[in-house]
Amino acid sequence: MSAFKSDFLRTLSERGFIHQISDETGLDDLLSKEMATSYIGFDATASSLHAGSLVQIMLLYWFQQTGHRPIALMGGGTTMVGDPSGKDESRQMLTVERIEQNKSGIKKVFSKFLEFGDNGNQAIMADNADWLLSLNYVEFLRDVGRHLSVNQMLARDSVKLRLEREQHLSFLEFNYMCLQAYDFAELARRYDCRLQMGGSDQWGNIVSGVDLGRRMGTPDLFALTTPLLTTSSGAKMGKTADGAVWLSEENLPVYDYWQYWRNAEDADVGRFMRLFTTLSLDEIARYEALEGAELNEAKKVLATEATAMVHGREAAEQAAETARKTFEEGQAADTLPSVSVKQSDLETGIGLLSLIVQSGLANSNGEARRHVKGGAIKINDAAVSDERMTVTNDQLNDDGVVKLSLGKKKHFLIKPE
RNA sequence: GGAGGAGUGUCCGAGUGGUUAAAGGAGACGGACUGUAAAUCCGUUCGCUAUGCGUACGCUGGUUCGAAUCCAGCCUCCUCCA
Repeated sequence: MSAFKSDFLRTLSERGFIHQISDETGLDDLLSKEMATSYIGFDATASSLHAGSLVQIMLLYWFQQTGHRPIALMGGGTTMVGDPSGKDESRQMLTVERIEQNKSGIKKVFSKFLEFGDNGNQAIMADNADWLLSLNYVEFLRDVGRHLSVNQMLARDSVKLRLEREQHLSFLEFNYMCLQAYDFAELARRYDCRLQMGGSDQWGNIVSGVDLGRRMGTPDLFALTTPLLTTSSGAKMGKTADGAVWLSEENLPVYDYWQYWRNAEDADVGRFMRLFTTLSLDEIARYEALEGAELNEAKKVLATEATAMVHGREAAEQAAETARKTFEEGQAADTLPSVSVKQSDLETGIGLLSLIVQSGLANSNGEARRHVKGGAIKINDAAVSDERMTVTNDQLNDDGVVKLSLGKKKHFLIKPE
């Protein structure tokens, strides 16, 4: 790896963000010489972003931190077509209102990392619906279509493979590439955006954009991709039992977000610290050198730092404190997630099973029953074996709550109201 | 339009008339061991007012004592030909 002149590329390469760059020297020159603009495209299919997009977000973060202007491009237009490469049901098209909702949710997440505005290197939120929807087929063919090389698209591995295997490849799917390439060219024209970044699976699309730009007469464009991120045991980032690890508090409590990072695998700690926190490399090296159980300290730091990036320092510290009380002192920290129940119900007694379901620890009474049978349920840290027991005022502890646990890690407080 | 193939539980995938809530695997959850880790081992994995009942093998009907399995029609997907 060559030594980069620009702060941005140097930071990225030190922290392990770089997979491929189209023209290292050219890009390095550009970035060290002037303020540049760069973008990453995001789906507008969900109301928030999850940890799987975090690498990309960090890319934009560092871009802005090193003095450049990031653009977060919402795929409002492409979302309306539906993504064909996820060949199963995910092809759903969303309504305009839904997309708008999603966009505002996503923007909220971005604003934690980026400073938006119209001046200097303040970030821009763009939406490809702005240019894609008004596109006229004939004009598109005339202005853009003639620059797109079918030969080149056919040469792409993803396409070539399909053709060789004589698998179906729809025209829509084929055009998807064109639209993505066009996005880049359009952003280059509108904002003088010179760099597109993305996951390594986006390489082909990005390079198509670079190519299209050249043919359409934009200044040189660049591509940069990040490695595909998995945990050390090969699982996809940002997925857990309960689904995605969302970056917004509405979708995932801060405490759970903290827990996600706290439970990282040993082998991932250093890598994650470099990617998802802003700790200095020296510091990270120190934590990484810890061995065995001591590594847990590093995991706590990772969790708190990573959480602070998204939810703010204060919320992160609180999550750390809640975890400390819960796990290290075995107390019921009053900041644990909680469910409220009616005081009157507590007087008559609430069935244990329904309580478990209410708190979301199980999806059905049957599942709750199985948990009890399996010895997973604890009330106030005492194992419960009778699935028909009821919870009443008698179980309230000194703080006036009941602590309900599933396994060692999931705890809920039952609060009377 | 023609020919052929496929649609099974969260996913993959077996099952071609009978005790099949459906083999096996993955994933997930719980337990043991640990360090809130990984690996390993064990258990669980449709719902319910539960030794019973209800739903379930693309959809709708039919044959049969009995169907995921047979028949008919329909829908969807894939491949090839036009």
